[in-house]
Amino acid sequence: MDGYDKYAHEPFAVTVDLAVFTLRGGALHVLLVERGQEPYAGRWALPGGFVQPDESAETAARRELAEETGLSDVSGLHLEQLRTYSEPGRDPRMRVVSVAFAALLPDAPEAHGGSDAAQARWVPYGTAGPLAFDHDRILADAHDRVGAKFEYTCLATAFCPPEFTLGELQKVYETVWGTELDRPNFRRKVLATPGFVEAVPGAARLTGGRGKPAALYRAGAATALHPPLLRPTREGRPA
Amino acid sequence: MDGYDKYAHEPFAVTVDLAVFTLRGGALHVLLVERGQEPYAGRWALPGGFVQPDESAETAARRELAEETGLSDVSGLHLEQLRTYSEPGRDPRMRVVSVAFAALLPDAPEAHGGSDAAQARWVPYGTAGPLAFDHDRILADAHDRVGAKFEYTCLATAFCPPEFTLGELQKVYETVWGTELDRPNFRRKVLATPGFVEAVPGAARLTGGRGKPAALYRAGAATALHPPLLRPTREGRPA
DNA sequence: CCTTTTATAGTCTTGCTGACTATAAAAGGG
DNA sequence: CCCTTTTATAGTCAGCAAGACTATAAAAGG
Repeated sequence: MDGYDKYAHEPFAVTVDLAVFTLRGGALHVLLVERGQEPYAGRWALPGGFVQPDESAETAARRELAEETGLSDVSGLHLEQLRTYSEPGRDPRMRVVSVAFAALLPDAPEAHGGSDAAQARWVPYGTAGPLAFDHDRILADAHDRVGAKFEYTCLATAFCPPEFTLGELQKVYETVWGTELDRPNFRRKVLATPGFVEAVPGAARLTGGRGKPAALYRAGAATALHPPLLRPTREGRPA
Repeated sequence: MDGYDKYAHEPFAVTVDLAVFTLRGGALHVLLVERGQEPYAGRWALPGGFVQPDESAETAARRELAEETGLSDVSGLHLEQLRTYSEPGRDPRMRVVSVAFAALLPDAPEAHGGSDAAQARWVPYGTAGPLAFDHDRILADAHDRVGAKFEYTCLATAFCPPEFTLGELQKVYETVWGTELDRPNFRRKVLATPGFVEAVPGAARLTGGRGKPAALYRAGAATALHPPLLRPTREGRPA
């Protein structure tokens, strides 16, 4: 990083783009905004915005997350830097380098009283047509990353409310991975991992469900999973 | 990414920083440059430079990699985006957002006929004092990432010459992880993973070594490891 | 020739996993 | 009120992979 004088620094704009996931009604949803102006007017896009001079990309991402979701407190939400997209032509207007983030919400309110002009809405994952810019790619990368992190981290609890049943946690895995899991084995595995979940002292939920009431659990202190909880049907080598 | 007019885009400089690793004499080395000017004059720093207007961060990183290593062909080398560092104060002169990359070289020549003013040199990992800027953090992140990817990818062969013995491959793992591995088990595991390595048709190296000549292998077609090759002594949960 | 060194083959036990069966405790419908 | 359905939870069993370990082969060095 010597030689600052040799190259004049070009006018780069730095933005953040957010892939915000949540589970609504047993289906994976993504937060999207509808573009009102060219380019890509009328197309869906990931929420995002410019990084301000006094903030880091992480700070900007969390600020945008609060603005777009309308949530007052986003400090506890999982927010993770994905990677940076910097292809020269990715925005036709100007040179924009975008730092992409993935965020996970337990369950999301529909309202979005964002100060931003664009209204953000929850859209079932995979149903929104081609997104604006390179956001299809960013969204796919985000989904891949989240799915992969489910295997070796406790990230799945970020989709759950503070107290949840093992059936709900399993549904989270099944929804994100798009596979079905064996219930007894899932249960055994989760409970065998220390710090993944911990039982809520004295409670069992009954009212809602149709079957036997399930015990309630909270997210534990662990953050990594050892050994990992691998996806099924991953035979051979995905070259 | 609406609202381009609302915020004037601030003068961000976008750079790439490279954590380039190689193995020299059984020890992990990093490519570093010594800074000649303030700030951090006389300190070691990661090689890097500005992203040009017509190139992506990946292109800039590969260009810098060629310049700093002096290698004529860097197209086959492993180069991977790590993450982006954007803290407002990370460069005291101006607002610099840096996209960090990690690169792996089989074995590196000492010469660095870089057109760059700064001479890059191979330094044993961990021996260079505090680096300039936030490069200590970047380097540590890069090392963590490489070590983690060794568990579930075939990345380790990127440190090896085109043909290598299983003993050499094991040494790569041991050097990067800083642990010792059981030789028969390592061998069994590697050979049991289809596509990880493939035997060179008719050859066994004899001249150099002291013991029984080892069979030669090439990197296979696989890129992922199923199941993963986990580091030993990772008991409990690294909370 | 014998020791050292490295490569390679094989054994054995332990533990996790996937597949499966069984029981418990609720709701719903006749 | 019984019986079916649904969901939760417990338990079983075979197979496989990993860690620890032993054994043999083939070179170099004295």
